[in-house]
Amino acid sequence: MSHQDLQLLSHDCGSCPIRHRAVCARCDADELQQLEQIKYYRSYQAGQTLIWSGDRMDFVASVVTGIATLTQTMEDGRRQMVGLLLPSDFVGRPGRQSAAYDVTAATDLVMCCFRKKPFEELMSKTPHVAQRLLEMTLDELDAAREWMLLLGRKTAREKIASLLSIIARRDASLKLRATKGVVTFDLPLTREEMADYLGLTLETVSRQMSALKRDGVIGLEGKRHVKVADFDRLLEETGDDSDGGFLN
Amino acid sequence: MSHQDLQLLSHDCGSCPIRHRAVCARCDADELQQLEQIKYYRSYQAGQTLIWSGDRMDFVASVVTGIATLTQTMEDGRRQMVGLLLPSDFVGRPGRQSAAYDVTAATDLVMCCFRKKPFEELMSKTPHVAQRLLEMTLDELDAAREWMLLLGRKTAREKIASLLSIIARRDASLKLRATKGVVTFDLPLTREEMADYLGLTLETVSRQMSALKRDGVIGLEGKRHVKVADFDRLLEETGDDSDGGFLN
DNA sequence: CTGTCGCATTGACGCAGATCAACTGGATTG
DNA sequence: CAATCCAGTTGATCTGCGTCAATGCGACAG
Repeated sequence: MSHQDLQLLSHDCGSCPIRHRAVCARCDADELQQLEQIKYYRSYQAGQTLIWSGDRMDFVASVVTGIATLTQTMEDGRRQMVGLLLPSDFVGRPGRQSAAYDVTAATDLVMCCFRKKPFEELMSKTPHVAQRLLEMTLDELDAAREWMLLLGRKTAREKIASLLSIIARRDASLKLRATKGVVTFDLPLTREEMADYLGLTLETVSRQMSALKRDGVIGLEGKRHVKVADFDRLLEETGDDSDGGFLN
Repeated sequence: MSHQDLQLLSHDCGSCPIRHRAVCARCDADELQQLEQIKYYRSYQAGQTLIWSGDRMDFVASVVTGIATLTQTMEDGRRQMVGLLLPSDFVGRPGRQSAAYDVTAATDLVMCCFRKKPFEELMSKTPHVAQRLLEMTLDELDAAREWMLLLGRKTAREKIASLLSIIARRDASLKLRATKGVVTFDLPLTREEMADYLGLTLETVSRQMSALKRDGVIGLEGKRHVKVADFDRLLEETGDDSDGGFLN
């Protein structure tokens, strides 16, 4: 997962704007041409597991539309989400044989895949792709470390508020600027998936959602549609430093 | 943090073997020559904070000897360790202006630093360095995700056992092979640092250490010296899949 | 309209780990 | 050889979240 401005997504440079931004924002025409030749699209249904941990991987890919999750499972069934992939995010690891995590479609999903072997060859010939990938991986590492703070030290309420603000930010960042802190969005995750993200049980997630609603921090219409009347108020509940420079 | 075989450390290729492995295991003579010109060493005392979150960073670096930690702190003082840097690990992020975390010396520490500007130039000219860095960053991301499972889903006892096995692996992996599962090592962290690593309090760490000792899983001589008579037994306590292919 | 299926909510209760506090033991200092 | 300090240990108590179980509610089928 990366903290990148969604506005960039509108920068269309071909039939698959997202893919280009993801792997070769700085690529020249020749490099784009080569990528064009090794790509193909795949689509999946919500709930489907595309890749099992340990699977041999012969491609890398980038999310075009929809949301996917990375999860790890212990022998006794305890599960922890370790990645949330939104459009433009990258999946797969050049130089690795097999997948390290289960990848599951949380919503209907379209991926743009690249055959791994030629992709790796392209990478070793041009510094652009490797550099872009490094940048994206560093973004993911930052997100993972923020996530570790959440898992290790935040209360259930703070965890929920943090997750809501993360989703609001990525899902509705444009709207957010335009509306001075009023945002509405649909949760792309079930309560159970939220629990796996946050290291909680689904019951605790449900209770804290109700509590935030009761306290007027969020509004709920149906189970999934969330309305945040005052985004700053939500941020106060996350336990993070005030607004982290997002709105300023 | 990376899961790399410590044996490689003994591969000496110059005055600073670790540095070479860290950033340019595949570099040619010319590239090495350039690295040589932009490097300098710095040493720090145990307990010293080398870098504060938000500091402007004009170098990247690699740990030569000693141990450093990356930590995040919330306004009210809650702290979470998000990185543990052992010899050969890399610090700093090409392309970023400022540090995202506090970096603190857990033991006396020697770092090999590279001035950032010329390092970035070298990176953009040669694919080797960027690729090597990508590989290391992917290793760190894997470690971070393993760590997330630990923080989100493991019990206190499993957390302690996991940390001990991680340290034993990196600190004593050579000995481990030679001695069929019997290892002794010194903890490089205080109980409080262990707690910050594991998302626990120092009291809980202490209690669980005592419990593992009482149950014969580990032996303790003094506060810091740990003896593991049966490494497989320790691994069973971690909650992970049996041995994760380490000894096989 | 009624049954049922999958998510979500809510309540009652228990426990792992946090909190608060007293104590130990080794190292350092005057 | 006290006096102090600091890391660690251990005990008593509290509490936030997990566990187990019942109930609600919209969607969809017959």
